[in-house]
Amino acid sequence: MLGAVLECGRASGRIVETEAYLGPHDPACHAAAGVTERTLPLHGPPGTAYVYFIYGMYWCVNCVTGPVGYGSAVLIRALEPLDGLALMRRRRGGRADLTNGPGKLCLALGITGKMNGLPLDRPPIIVRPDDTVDDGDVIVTPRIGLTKAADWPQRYYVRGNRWVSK
DNA sequence: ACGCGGATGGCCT
DNA sequence: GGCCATCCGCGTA
Repeated sequence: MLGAVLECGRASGRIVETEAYLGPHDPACHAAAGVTERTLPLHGPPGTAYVYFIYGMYWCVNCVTGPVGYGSAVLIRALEPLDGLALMRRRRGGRADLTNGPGKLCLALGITGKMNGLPLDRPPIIVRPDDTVDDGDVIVTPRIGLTKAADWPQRYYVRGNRWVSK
């Protein structure tokens, strides 16, 4: 998933940091608690979006990676912002750090629990507009999905706290 | 750059 | 009742 582009509506970013949650045997994985109403999307087919609410104020988005009923997923931890910079900046309250954290990137892309269960393995996915769309935003068909481009740089380097392609 | 505490609410035992 | 796959502001270096 590293290098894939996560897009939601007009905002998108390249995935540069992930975290794996292996399954029911992994105590840090939500699947360890068994199948509950909250973790239902986690046990869906691979490619399912599992979005959960944390610390009373933030959303985090995962991509299910295991077979149906298993409960294994990858948390999206950080993106390199690509499209919709102004929109993301507005959603981030004018701050410059847009997507360098799992909660921040969901804020910037407008991802909430309503996206639960949506396919993440093929774009675009059409959903109904919801309250995460800001006033004045020209968004007709909010969508969420992973895309793959042919012209991505093959290698990335960490220079300071930035990702660069050369 | 790093560490601390507060905000905040749902989930599971 | 206690735990969290977090973020932010403010403090100290």
